[in-house]
Amino acid sequence: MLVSRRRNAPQRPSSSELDALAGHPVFCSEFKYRRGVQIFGEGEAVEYFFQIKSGTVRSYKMLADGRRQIMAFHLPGDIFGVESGALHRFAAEAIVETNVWLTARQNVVDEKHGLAVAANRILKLVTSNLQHAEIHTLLLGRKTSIERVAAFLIEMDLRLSSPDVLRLPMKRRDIADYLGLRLETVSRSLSELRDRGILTFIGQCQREIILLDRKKLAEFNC
Amino acid sequence: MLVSRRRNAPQRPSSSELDALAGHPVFCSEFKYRRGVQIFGEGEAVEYFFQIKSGTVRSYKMLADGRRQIMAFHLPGDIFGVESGALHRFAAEAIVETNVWLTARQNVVDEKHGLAVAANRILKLVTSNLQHAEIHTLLLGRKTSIERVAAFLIEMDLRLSSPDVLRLPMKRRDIADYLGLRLETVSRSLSELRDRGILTFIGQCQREIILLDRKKLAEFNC
DNA sequence: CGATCTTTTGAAAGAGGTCAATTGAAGTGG
DNA sequence: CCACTTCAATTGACCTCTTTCAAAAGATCG
Repeated sequence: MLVSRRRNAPQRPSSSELDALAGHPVFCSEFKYRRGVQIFGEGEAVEYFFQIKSGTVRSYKMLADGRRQIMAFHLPGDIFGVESGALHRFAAEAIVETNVWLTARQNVVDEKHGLAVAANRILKLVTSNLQHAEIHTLLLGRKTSIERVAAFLIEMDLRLSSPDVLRLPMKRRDIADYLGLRLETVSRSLSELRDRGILTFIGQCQREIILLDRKKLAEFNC
Repeated sequence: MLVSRRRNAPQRPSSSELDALAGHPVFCSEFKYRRGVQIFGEGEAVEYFFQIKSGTVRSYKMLADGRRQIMAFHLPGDIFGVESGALHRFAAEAIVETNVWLTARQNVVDEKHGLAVAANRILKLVTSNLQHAEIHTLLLGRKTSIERVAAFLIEMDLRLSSPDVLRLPMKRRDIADYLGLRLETVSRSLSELRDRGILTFIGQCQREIILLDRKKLAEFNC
């Protein structure tokens, strides 16, 4: 009797909300990506739309000299890789071993009628991506390091929908590239939140966090 | 014999690309906003869709303590205020005296059929907003101050489509809030670009810029 | 169990922010 | 139209937050 099966437990064995996106049942495959493997690259043609069955994916852009900005983390249940254009505007990689459902783009967007059939549902998806990007723009442009880390924890707490322990699938470097910081700064901010009694680390690795004081944490989320 | 009439000269006297957005001719009004006046606020209901006839608009989000992040500048020809949801996710203000065409939201989105009719065209618009937000995310997360200012000048050079003089309608404070910097830093970066021979100021105010070396400028645009 | 990767922490450096002064432009009212 | 005030932009000096560099401890993986 899990508290929330919303994201983690699909009701149907081998399909998903990709049907809902298309507006009709579509043929889906499943695929497993090992950790660190690229799923698609920036500028590549959009061939498939994905939904995460288990695991985590990062989508990111890179500058020529290697600076990386992670645009979003995709968690179980999330649909990603959906573009209204023909080319991916960023790359996507599995952070941990990740299982996805995928369906060919043309199953969703009718080549003859353009996006007409699914336009409404794709619009909803693109809109929620835009909303996320706008909130993140505010964070990157105007928040301090500790505010960024607090916002990240609150986002993950919400999206991982785990009642007690926050099990972060990504490493400090990923968090840093998401928040526009360096990994040392992320580590220092987490340590400060720990020292202030807002969170604590459990287990052997430092990726399992208990939020002791969500109220105090939320105060950083101006 | 203007070089580009694309943005500045509508072919029809009192309507605009808002027709194209709706997919059929819609009733448009014209309206004038004085400089500094708010056009709509964050969280307000979406009542109208706008196109800029002349002038410039900033859309922005604010934090509780007054920190502001400008998400975008809207220039003549740009459509803004279009949301697929019912509420504005940010505020919009006229930077200078601004004339707009506007049409009621329900002229474009059919209440009965949802967004169905215009979904495809709104999707294009939302997608291009998302693309802009993503590029800006990379800038805010990973670029230095001079790279940000260079990117801003290149964006304005492109969008203002002015062959020689770049007439910036916004002040340093606006540029700063767009680039995630302070106005003094923007000023210093511009001075450095001037000292490097990449640009020069003309006229009495410092908002008229000539780009002397677009190639060198582009080198900052990694 | 040794090698590699991840994270933390300290010390020093640096980029950008803050504060302040100055200059210049623009708007206002007599 | 001009004095006056206010607003905008630049520049300098100093400060702070974040980055950089380095070391060490801890975790993970063959």
